[in-house]
Amino acid sequence: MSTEHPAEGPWADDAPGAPAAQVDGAVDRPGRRAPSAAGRGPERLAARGIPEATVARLPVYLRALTALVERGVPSVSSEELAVAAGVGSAKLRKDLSHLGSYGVRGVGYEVSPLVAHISRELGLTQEWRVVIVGIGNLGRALASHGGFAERGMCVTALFDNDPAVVGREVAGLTVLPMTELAAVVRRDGVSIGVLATPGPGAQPACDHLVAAGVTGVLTFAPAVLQVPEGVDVRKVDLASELQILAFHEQRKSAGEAVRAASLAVAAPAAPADAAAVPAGAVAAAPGRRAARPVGVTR
Amino acid sequence: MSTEHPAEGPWADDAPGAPAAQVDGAVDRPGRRAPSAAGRGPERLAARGIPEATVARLPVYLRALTALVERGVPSVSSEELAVAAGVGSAKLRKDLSHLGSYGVRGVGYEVSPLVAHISRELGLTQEWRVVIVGIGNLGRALASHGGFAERGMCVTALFDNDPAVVGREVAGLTVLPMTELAAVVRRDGVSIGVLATPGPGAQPACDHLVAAGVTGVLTFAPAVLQVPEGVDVRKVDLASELQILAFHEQRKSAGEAVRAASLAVAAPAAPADAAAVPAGAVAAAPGRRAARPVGVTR
DNA sequence: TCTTGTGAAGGCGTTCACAGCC
DNA sequence: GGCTGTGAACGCCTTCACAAGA
Repeated sequence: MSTEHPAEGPWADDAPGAPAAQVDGAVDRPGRRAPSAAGRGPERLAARGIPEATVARLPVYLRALTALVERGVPSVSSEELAVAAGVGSAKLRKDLSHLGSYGVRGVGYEVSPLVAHISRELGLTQEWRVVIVGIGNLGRALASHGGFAERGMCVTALFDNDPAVVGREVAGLTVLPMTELAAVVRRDGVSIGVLATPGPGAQPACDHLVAAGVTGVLTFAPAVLQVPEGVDVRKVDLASELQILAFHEQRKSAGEAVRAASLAVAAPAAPADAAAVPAGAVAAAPGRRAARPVGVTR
Repeated sequence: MSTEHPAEGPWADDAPGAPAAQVDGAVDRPGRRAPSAAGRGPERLAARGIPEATVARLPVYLRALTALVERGVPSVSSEELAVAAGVGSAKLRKDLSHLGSYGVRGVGYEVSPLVAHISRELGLTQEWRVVIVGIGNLGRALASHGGFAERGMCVTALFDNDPAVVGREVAGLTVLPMTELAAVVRRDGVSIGVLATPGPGAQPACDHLVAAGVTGVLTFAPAVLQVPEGVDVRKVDLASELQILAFHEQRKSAGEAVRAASLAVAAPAAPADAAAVPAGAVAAAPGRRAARPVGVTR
């Protein structure tokens, strides 16, 4: 039971005032880029307006570039970098073009300057301090996760409302009670919080974060969060990811079934005992054991 | 054939050599829905062709509906369900329309039938068995994660290539060596695998999964995976998520800075000691906490 | 000659608004 | 009267293809 925090218990302490605002849905397009404030103030080059889709890929480019730096590669063509990042070269060029021109026609992009530029664009010239709320299995794993630090994110403090967890040491940090949240956020200048609480505790915990001053939230809780305008929420729902994969697996199986059926018609009498045959006949057999689409070929 | 993975050392061996197959990019649109096979075979109702964006939201709708079932609600309007799921009602209706008509004009949707239908569509009429490869912090957390089971996903086995980890018990399962992977996948009819290895070990581990027959992969490794056609890959990159939030935070700060500057001009000398102000005044306090914004300024 | 940067075209997804049906 | 289902408009993103430029 260690897992579940006392469902409601303390997590409920929340509601510091206003019953928050509208649903955000920031995940899909957190960028309600200033609707018309596009050409506001004394903007400089590249009009401040990088498409959200591009922003979401910058971290990927940055990682690929970092790898190149380590290998000592001085420059890359859009084609090479695109492959390294797993995207098409046209898309990559278009993305980079939104950051301004950092490439040289006929040559490619110089790695170092590009790394610096993307880092700056992402705001990684500074280390971002992050707090994690909800120190259950996932929270602990995130706290211990190496890989944040090397990418500019520093986990500063851990919080939980379960007295049994508070005080314990995780990844070198002592788990603090939620009552300390605001103080820590203020002291360390934290603006990003990670929610790893069970679903029911997410909203209260989120309200707590927001009240403390956090304006960027990454949540793993399977719950819809209501946050005031100005707060970005990105959601990662592990079970949903698997269900989406299941949908596609099911499809493949169905396709197999159809194909199998066709074959059966073409060459009947073949007892579907699927011996060595691609056990994938899956769908053929009423749901039996899921999907084993063979297809993987090559 | 790709089949053979050199007996990698622990997860390290990486193998920067062979430029395997093509990049997938499945994450963005795993649905290369049969390009033109749209109206192929003897399709039934709703032409088999649910938009990927819709598929990605079905799990969310399902969760919201499940909650309604538990509350004993018999039916909902698109507006109510939309709010519960955190989307717009028009979008919800359009999404559901892709599944066929399960609503009653003038009334709304009956919860139970809708739950059943979405479940069927997602392939959740069966339990999907999943294996996790890479039992480090994250792998353990995922293995122990309650919440998969209740949403149709059953973690069947855990694998790792580190002798120090193999044999240990996690979440009631004994961690197995990679050599057992193929056998388990076949025996249990596993078609979905979760990759929680460090970045460098991801590709070999992925190849291993694919060779064993897995055709759906959810990876947490910050690496581009090459998989053969027919294999879906969904990627969750934790650090990237935080970096994307950082980008937006930086923006807000920049905006603040600009505004602050304006104010400074308008009413200088005002020490921004943001006293008792509603802790939530977040956006109000110029720079202060929020991640040392100012400096970064473009 | 080779690769970037980009206008233009094409797709996909969202949103609107209302016809259709309860 | 009320709400769903959907055609049509709209906008974002991707892809194409080529002019610009080292």
